[in-house]
Amino acid sequence: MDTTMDAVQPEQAAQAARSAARIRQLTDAAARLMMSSGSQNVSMQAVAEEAGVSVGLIYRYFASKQELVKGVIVGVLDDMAVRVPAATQQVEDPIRSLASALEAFIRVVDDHHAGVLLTYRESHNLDAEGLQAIKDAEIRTAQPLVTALRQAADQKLIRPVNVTVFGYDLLMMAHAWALKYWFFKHDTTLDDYIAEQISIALSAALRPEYRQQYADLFTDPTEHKE
Amino acid sequence: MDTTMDAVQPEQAAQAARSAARIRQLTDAAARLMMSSGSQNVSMQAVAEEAGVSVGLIYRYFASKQELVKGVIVGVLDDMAVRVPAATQQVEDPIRSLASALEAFIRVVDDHHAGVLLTYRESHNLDAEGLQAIKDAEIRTAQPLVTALRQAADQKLIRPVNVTVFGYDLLMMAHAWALKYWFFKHDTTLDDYIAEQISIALSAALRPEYRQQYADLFTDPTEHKE
Amino acid sequence: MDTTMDAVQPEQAAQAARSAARIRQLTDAAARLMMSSGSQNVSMQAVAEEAGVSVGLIYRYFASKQELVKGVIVGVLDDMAVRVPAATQQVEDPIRSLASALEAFIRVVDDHHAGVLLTYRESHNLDAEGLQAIKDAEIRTAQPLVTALRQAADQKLIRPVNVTVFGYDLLMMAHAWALKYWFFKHDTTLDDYIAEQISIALSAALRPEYRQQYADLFTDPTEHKE
Amino acid sequence: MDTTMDAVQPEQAAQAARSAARIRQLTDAAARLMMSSGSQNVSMQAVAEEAGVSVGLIYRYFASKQELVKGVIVGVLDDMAVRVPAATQQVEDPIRSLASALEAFIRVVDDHHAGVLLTYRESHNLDAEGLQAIKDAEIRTAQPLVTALRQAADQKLIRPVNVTVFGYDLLMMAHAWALKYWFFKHDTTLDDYIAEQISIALSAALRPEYRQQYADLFTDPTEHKE
DNA sequence: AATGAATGAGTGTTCATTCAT
DNA sequence: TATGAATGAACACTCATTCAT
Repeated sequence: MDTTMDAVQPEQAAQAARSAARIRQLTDAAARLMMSSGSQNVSMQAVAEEAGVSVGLIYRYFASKQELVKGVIVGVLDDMAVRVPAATQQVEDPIRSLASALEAFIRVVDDHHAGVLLTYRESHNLDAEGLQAIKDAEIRTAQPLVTALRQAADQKLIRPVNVTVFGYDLLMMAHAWALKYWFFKHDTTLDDYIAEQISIALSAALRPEYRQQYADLFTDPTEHKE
Repeated sequence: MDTTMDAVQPEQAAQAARSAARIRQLTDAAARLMMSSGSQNVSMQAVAEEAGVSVGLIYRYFASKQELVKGVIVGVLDDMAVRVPAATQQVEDPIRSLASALEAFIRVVDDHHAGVLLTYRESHNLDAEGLQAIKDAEIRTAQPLVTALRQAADQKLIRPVNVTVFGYDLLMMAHAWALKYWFFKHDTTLDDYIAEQISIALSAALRPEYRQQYADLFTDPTEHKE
Repeated sequence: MDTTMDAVQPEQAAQAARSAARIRQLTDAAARLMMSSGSQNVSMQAVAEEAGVSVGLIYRYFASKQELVKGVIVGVLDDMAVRVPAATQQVEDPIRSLASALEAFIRVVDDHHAGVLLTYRESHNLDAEGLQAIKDAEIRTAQPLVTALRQAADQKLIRPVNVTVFGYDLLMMAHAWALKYWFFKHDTTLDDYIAEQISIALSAALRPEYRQQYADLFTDPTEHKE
Repeated sequence: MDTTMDAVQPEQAAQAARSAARIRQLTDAAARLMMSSGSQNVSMQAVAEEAGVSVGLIYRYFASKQELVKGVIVGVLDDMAVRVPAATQQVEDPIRSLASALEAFIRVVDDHHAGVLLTYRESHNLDAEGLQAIKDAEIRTAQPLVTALRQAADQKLIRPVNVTVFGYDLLMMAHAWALKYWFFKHDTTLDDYIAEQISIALSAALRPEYRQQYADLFTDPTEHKE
């Protein structure tokens, strides 16, 4: 009785917090299962058990299985959209910023290995709205790369280049670390991969006259290795 | 009388041909459905109906749904593994051969749009053997690119570069035309995309001293948007 | 308020009871159908309909059709393992106890006619564990007969005899009332059959010197057909 | 041409023989499979493969699967109906003939182990006519026992007994060697089993005054073993 | 807010049977 | 006779979703 009255606002906040925690608990459980099996092979019953709740409870937070899948994927992408920019804040020099952004992106992909695969595998099961949310989130993760590119272009450090296409090339380089990990894992370490891709990316973009200035960002400057 | 004897081989050949046609008919029907809905949302009943045969007949040619899915994906990749090399036969000059291979690859991806997406979406439902088959087929499609790169490197036309990594970057450029088509389709035509990627790829690899020689392979070097 | 706390155990008990009732409901329905058609000709759908529940619900209580079949058979045998001993409690004299046990056994077989046939027909579809459960249950039903035999042997009322083999002969006499009912039903009533078998069993076992003492357990010693 | 005309009769006979061989080939193949798996778990395709013929050919000789199953069971029973009497021909003395018949019966059951189980498991899948055929065949196998009993009764060697019931008891003794083999195999050899059952059967039937005369047919005459 | 028993449409798979060759 | 490709109805089993408690 007393609680109901003078604690309305705190109560609402607490409720929202509890609700968010539940949602996180559920998407985490779902993600854990979906990463090894694919969303279609994960039943709501299994998610409930993994999360330690009842089936019915999931439906209090997600209207359908599709919504739950969307929740999982959007969760992964949102996390990436936060962590990629965070990893590239303090660098001033646009070229070093670009290299830094690409490195950060690849490292985040490495952390989110399964999450990235998930987006490629499961998106198509979503409705139009969910699909759009995912596309938006992906574009957001590419922003730091594109921003660094634009700055470098503004300062005439790089050749004129289609920023959109090249930006997505860089994004694919990062995603490829997850998508083609089965191929690279045998003879390429994460650090090798990052160094090679930075080297390739800068080779493609940087004007030749600045090459010496950023020589440390290139692999193997004198002789080829293969 | 005589037919019974010397017609054994033709008979076997005819049977093999009929069998191959059936398999093609079935994987084609399955592919058509799976491309729009994802393999898990396509029932064997639906495939049977699409192919105009009975359910039981599918099981005469594919032991399980998983085998059918494998058949579809391997079919797509095999076709790519044939058509990409075919598109790069007659070119002598390694740089032009590289450009030609990349162009051909992107165009084949454009033709096989849905098939490429299928590979990324459905592979994980396969058993170890099937997965390996797909990986092998993919590596085969990358071969023409890698070969052209090696030749160019041998002739010192390009900078030293990790051929494996760069080769897969090119493969990803091609795949990206399918994977990120939702992004590019608004303001990039296929020809634009090809031109830009060739330009970017050669910028990354070609030694500066040869740039003039292959100026026609670069997009607008002097003036460009932005 | 108080209910929440001290009602935990009653709640569990109630659930167990409900569960047991469901299991009984399902095995009963299954038994009814299987007795006339054989387990393989009874579909889970048919069982569901007969029981008035949904297919899915059966799978909440039985992991597979095989488990359901096992449940039915074990149910029948367990009932027999209870009712045969119950029918022979109060008799002191080992010979009369033996006769009584055989009579009770045959009468229970008569009640469980279909159930006995089921055991012979369906056991082989079970896994090793289920098969063992059934064998154990059968051996348990034979116990009252064997016990009576041992007592009679201890008191030198019967000739030395292999108790195991003779015990199973008696069990087969009982089972035969179900197995060969098609043969006996034309000219033998249940009571005739019981009397004849008791007479035969005692003739085989009882020492001649005690024959007069149990004369009432023999059929017509002096005059009989043929 | 010439063959067609003057060889009509031999041709028909040859055809009949070929047909009988085919039927035997098919029921043998079916029996081999059904014994380990139960008729319902054996497909016509599997029978065809086991027999080394096509599915269609089976339908030229058996109108349906049910007919094939009937063919198998009747085949087994017919063989038994031939071999049991054959094993008891030359014995004159009715008591020894009875013992001999029971022994032969048990030995034939031992040979036809799987076949006997088959009759109990599969008969119920047959139509009325097939069921009758099986019952008739079974009754025929019991005949030698019943005949020996009648002769012994005529010569007053055995007590008055219901020949029908007792005859079937003996048949069940024999069948039990197959039906309850899982129970006996651990501590009873075939020869033990035969000796025990003969002893029990004669104890039940033989008049006490003739016991000495056939003492060799009883196990353990002086003291009990168990 | 939370449970979990219950539903029932939908799926992959099998197999008796047919029939063109 | 003999083949075996083709059929399609039937089945065991799953799982998203609901709802009484």
